[in-house]
Amino acid sequence: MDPTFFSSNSKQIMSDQEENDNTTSSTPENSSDSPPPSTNFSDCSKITTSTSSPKKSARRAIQKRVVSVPIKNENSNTPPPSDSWAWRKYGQKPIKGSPYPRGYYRCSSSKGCPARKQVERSRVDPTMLVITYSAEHNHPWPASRNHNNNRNISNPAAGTKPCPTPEAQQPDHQDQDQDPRFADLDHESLLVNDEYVWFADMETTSSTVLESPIFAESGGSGGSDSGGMAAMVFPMGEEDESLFADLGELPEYSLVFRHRGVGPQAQIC
DNA sequence: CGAATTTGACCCGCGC
DNA sequence: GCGCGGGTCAAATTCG
Repeated sequence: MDPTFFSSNSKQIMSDQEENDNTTSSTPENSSDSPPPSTNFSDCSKITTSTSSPKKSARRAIQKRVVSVPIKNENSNTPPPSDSWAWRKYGQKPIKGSPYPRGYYRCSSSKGCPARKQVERSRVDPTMLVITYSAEHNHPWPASRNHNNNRNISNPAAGTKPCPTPEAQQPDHQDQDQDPRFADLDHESLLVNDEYVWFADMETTSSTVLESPIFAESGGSGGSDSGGMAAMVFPMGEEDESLFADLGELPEYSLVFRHRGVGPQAQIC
């Protein structure tokens, strides 16, 4: 496994106006001023920076991060796993080649929140939910706030805590590791202590699941079977893990994917 | 009644 | 230039 896998996997797609914005890279240090959309899930993602749809949104560089989240029940109506943000669904579309529709969510945590996310079931592994977060680069990430609206399926358990700042948050992985809630990975159990939820630094990566093209398309042929998926799911060695040791906080779901020796037994979905 | 979701239409980028 | 596909809008609907 290439230790640089995660970082090199980050792909940047710059808008024509932002190509010179060297802050756009998916390096962790931009966390304070341009927090990418965060996730509490396994942060396995590839981070991309691209323009959002130029249609109506400003032509800004967009940071994207794709995360894969295990979902327990196969119910197609399963809402996206919660995070500490309020998301409002604004669209859903069937995606060509995928039996599952993609849901489009917009951050509703605050007015003018630029963040968006797309949620779709992995076509190669229906037990995985692929969530793509995107936000304008350099756009201030709003304070995390949950509406606690019981209609907000994106945040079924939201609304109990104010926005934790990256500075304020001190993830305690040990405790999380002990959390019995992780024994069962439905989306509720994925709700870990909110105090670990922070959104200012989505770049932190300690999980090992990587949503990669191969992950998403995976051979295309085998289709339903996720055989060999495990190799994709746990690609990192311990040295890889160390790459992220200085990145600090973990998304709240990340321990789910942490490999043996660092966290609890990773759970393959 | 207000807020969120659903869903069809529309717009735009991209490939051919 | 055209068609396809993805992303967003917005009216209608649903729900608390």
